[in-house]
Amino acid sequence: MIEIRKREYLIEMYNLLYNHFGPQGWWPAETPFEVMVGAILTQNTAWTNVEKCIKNLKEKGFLSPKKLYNLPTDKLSELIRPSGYFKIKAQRLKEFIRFIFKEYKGDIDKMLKEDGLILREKLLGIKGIGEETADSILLYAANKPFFVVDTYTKRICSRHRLIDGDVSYKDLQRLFTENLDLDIYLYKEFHALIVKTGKLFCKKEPECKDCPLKIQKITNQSRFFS
DNA sequence: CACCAGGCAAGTA
DNA sequence: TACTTGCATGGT
Repeated sequence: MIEIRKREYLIEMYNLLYNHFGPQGWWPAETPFEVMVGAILTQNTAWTNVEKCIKNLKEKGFLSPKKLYNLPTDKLSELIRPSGYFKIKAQRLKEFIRFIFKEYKGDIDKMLKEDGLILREKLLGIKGIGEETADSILLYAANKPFFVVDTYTKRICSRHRLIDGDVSYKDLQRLFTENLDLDIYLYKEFHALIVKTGKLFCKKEPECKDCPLKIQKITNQSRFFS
């Protein structure tokens, strides 16, 4: 009963966002490997900063597993400096690249064919890859149905009283996966749309004035689910 | 000047 | 388990 209301609420959120912003076409990258690199670089960092790094790597011809494998960590860190945390992110990228060679001989296609749940566990075993980064790689690079949740997702769902403010990643993710159809296109667009409206309207101050999810727009009677 | 951005790991209690 | 801190550049 309660779950059905949440389901309808989530679907209504998606429709409002999709109708307002249109399809986002995430992830913004040319190849699955570029998605993976971007997923690590964008950790707690504005995407505009990551774009500079991707551009650097492309221009210097380093955006491939083999080239990065042979690039010293301190050289790599200079190329990704604009993303912030550049020393630690250079290490994380190198860890990730070593993993690709160890498990798949450096072959991205082989990695993408791995079973989703198994790949997720392996990714989480890499130092520097947490749940959000793993799920971003799984969904947007490997095309597997893992819903990505981030700080915007938590903030918006909390504001809308869909969750308590202190739920775990897993519980927040479950809100979506248990209430939405297993639809990869939907997963990709929904997360991207949440980030889109989150950036624009869901700052720390509840400044939701022009947000398409303006609370009274969605519901007049079922704001509370328990 | 302060504050934030498409997190994560390590240390502490 | 749950909380705190370091990591760091670039935009508003």
